[in-house]
Amino acid sequence: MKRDIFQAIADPTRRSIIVLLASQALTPNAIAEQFDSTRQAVSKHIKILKECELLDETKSGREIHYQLKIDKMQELDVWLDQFKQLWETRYNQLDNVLESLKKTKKNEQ
Amino acid sequence: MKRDIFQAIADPTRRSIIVLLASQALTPNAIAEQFDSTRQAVSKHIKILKECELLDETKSGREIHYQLKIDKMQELDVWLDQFKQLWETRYNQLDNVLESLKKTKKNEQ
DNA sequence: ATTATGTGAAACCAAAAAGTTGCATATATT
DNA sequence: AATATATGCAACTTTTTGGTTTCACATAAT
Repeated sequence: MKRDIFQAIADPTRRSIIVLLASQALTPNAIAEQFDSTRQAVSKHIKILKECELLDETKSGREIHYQLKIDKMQELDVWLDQFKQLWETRYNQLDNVLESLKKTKKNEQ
Repeated sequence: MKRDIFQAIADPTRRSIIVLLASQALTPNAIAEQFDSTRQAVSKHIKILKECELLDETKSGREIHYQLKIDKMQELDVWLDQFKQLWETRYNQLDNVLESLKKTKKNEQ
């Protein structure tokens, strides 16, 4: 039952909803219209996204507008950081190799 | 059956394996030792990670050493980029607000 | 040659997830 | 007041997932 952002983005429909709500606030009905699945299926996805604290909600009358809490997406970025360091050093090493090659070539001239 | 990197990182054990293999190449047995679950359970996780093309493998005798394809993790980063832009503009807007406040304060002096 | 070790795969099971149907509630509209 | 609309929730079904057990196949050690 304990859900986190990694679970939230595991489902492709939820990823689409996330992207959709990143730039605009939409009602469940408006969201559901974008997909083939039923309103209730989408409603469940919304519930999950809410559990992960990924959504802001604004009520107005009987309508509810949901929008993505963009900040929450940074959690993913934080996790990714540990790899970023590694792939950057890799590219730096590649750079070094290229540099060496250049110099070697220069010396050959 | 079609798995992607989002599914790969959905499971906490797999995330641990990913982190583990980011900095070193390990055999399935060595990986399994790090967890409470059986070797076979870990083996299944490795299989999934392989399906997602997240692992490099090196055979030597009857041992296989797996290591993370760090580059593959960049796919996640690419997906995150679309949000990064949004949260950065948010912070810029916040910056602007702070700037305005400063100026207002200055004018009041 | 026999035994031990490292690995993968198939069969099975339990739990979780995703989806559907039907219902309940609240707010509009007429 | 009666009806329509927007939403959420609970019950149920099907599919997927994570795990275990068992087996098979290599390669290494004795």
